[in-house]
Amino acid sequence: MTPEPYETTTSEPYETTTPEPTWTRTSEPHARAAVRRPASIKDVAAAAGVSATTVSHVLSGNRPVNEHTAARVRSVVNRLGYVPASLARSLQAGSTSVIGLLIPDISNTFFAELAKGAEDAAHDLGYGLILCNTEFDADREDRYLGMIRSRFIDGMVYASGSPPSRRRLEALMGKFPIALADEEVDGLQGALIATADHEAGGRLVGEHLRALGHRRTLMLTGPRALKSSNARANGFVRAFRGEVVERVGDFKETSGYGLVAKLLQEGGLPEDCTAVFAANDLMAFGALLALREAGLSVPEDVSVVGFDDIRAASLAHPPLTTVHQPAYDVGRTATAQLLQYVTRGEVPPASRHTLPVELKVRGSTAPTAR
Amino acid sequence: MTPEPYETTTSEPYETTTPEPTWTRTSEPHARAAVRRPASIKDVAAAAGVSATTVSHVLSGNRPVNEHTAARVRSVVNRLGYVPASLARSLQAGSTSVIGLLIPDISNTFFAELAKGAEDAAHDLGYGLILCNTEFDADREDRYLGMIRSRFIDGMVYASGSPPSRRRLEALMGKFPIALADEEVDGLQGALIATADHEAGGRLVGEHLRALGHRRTLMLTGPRALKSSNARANGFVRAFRGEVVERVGDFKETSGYGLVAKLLQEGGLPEDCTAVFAANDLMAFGALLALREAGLSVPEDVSVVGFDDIRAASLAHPPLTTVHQPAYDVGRTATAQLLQYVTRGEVPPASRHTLPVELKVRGSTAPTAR
DNA sequence: CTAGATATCCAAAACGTTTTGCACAACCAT
DNA sequence: ATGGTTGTGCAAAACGTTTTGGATATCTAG
Repeated sequence: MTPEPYETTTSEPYETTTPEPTWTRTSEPHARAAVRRPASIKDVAAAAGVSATTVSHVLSGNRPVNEHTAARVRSVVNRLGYVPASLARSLQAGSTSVIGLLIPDISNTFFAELAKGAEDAAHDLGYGLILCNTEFDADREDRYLGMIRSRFIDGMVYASGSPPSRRRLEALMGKFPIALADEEVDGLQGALIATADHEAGGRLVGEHLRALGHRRTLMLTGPRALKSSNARANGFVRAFRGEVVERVGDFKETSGYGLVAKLLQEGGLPEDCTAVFAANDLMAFGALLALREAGLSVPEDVSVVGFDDIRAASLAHPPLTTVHQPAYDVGRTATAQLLQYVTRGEVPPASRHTLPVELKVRGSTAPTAR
Repeated sequence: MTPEPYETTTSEPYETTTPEPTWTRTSEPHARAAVRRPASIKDVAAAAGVSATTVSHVLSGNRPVNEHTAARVRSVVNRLGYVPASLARSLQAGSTSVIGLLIPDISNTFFAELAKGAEDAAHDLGYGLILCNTEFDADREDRYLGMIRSRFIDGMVYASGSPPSRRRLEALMGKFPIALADEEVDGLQGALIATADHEAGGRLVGEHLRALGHRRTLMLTGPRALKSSNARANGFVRAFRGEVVERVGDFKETSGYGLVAKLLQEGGLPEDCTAVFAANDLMAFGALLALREAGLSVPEDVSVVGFDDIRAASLAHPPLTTVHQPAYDVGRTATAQLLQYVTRGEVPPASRHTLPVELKVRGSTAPTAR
């Protein structure tokens, strides 16, 4: 599916060249043998005629140093281009000022936005962020979780996009700082959590469709095991107060297309549904495509609603009515929570944040015909 | 611009709760005072009645160890849940197995794809990837470059999206492993570089428009200082062999909109251009919008071509004809290059890769009317 | 029986910081 | 004079690994 019924032209194959190297390990003009080791604090100390302790104090300001000596040290630092090895510093300090962000797919705009929020929050506090892209692969996830066990990162923002294995997560959360983003885990008390208000999102859609006169809706849900997906469905069903036919998808465009196409082949949407609510935008796009291929027009014949408000939603044709998730804020909040705990050693006063969502009414929904 | 002429409904304001914490620093049931320090190699050694050296050898396999002792050590390792501190290991090894990826905006799908490629390449070799999102902010970029000077990362994939300051980069590249992605730097010899074939992309567009009968095109370029942008323009001009009116934009949707809207207000596209070629998709979207607002239809009145093939391109209305950039491959290749140098200490045989692009002909281009 | 090889393990050094306790001098107030 | 403070700087320990050069015991071949 997602047919590309157009031509495609490819440029010439690979070009590839090898000019003379700028840097190599051995090309020191006149000192070929000795690989120049970066200056250490001892080198600085020796050159300045003081102890390493003093250099450290000058640089950190941790203890007062005679201004005259300090100036001398600073000049040597500049001359040698000394930069403290953060690795050694971290080892001594017992923390690295780096955290991880575990997500399934950075090329999904939702997670990209989330990552941006996380990166901003981390950067604000001088923390680095390691991108742990799992591709929904459990082994890969495990390898990344290993980073926290080996204490290379001070904490982890966990947004796996799949139902997190409760047991594994609990074992880790007991020992290491972990914040959950976008997906809750049932019964995990006191965890640091930031999610969008999925239930409210579903509710808004339910109210919207009801107000437009719809009474029968086909709902394409995400995987059953995902709390967020269930929350969307529950909120919707409660607010819609009409007939809801559910089909379980997997959040991918293909599944939205497949589910709808299958129903249409079997003789139209069940029970004459006049609307389709997909639990995310990708599935909504798939549904849109299937409907169009069957000759149905949106929103005249069928209204379609998505969830997420990814960038393509407003550009699609027709522009997709959808629920805007505060992906950036989810990432930012979860990360800020985590860092508050990591840096200050305290559980933040409010450790569970449910961020507000917005219904974006665009062109893919309309009042029912009758 | 990017008007949202629709209503918007927001869910209830913030919900926020504080349940009982699962993990705190002080809640060890019966050992409140002692914060449990993670087991070190010495603890394992002591518990197993061997030296730390032996433990290290058992775990690394670096030297043979009596199978009986080894078994005993391994059992202690499991019992104590010992995981080597990678920080100490890195300090000793002199490298961290982490690299940085410097990009301007992770929420831009092009860079998200690039990041995905970079992450994959890094993960393949057991490397971690630190996300350095600069938001086009020079200070922020500098802070991230500091990570490489402090040797916290072993190298950097540099895709700043803005004309890199040649001087600063040269200073760094002389001393640290850096690979350039997506954007070349003039006259930097022997650098590790992976870019898309921007020139070929421009050429393909030029040939395409020419074949459709167009003879006058409005070209919206990116910033003049960007080699990639110039290459696109050059390739286009050479292949198109017609009149090309250039306007300089900044790769943002607003600039595409603004430039076109202004021209239309002033009395139509200059010289009766029948096509618009924007140097990236976002500007093309802006142009699309401006044209639509002016009552012109695409592609009947004007053909529009973009560059990048971001996800929204195929979903837009009409689907955008554009040049597909191998963002994933650019990220992956640049990273692989970098790691080849970092891990093996050798400059790769081909250090400059120009990756092929594809013209995706979709619905936004058509033959000229006459 | 002995010289060399092999198997097994350990002690110490090294990686590059920060932190802590102390030494020494100079100064002040009694 | 005396005791206390302040200013200044250093030595040593600690962070947790890996690596290297032996040491000791056991085995093998002549």
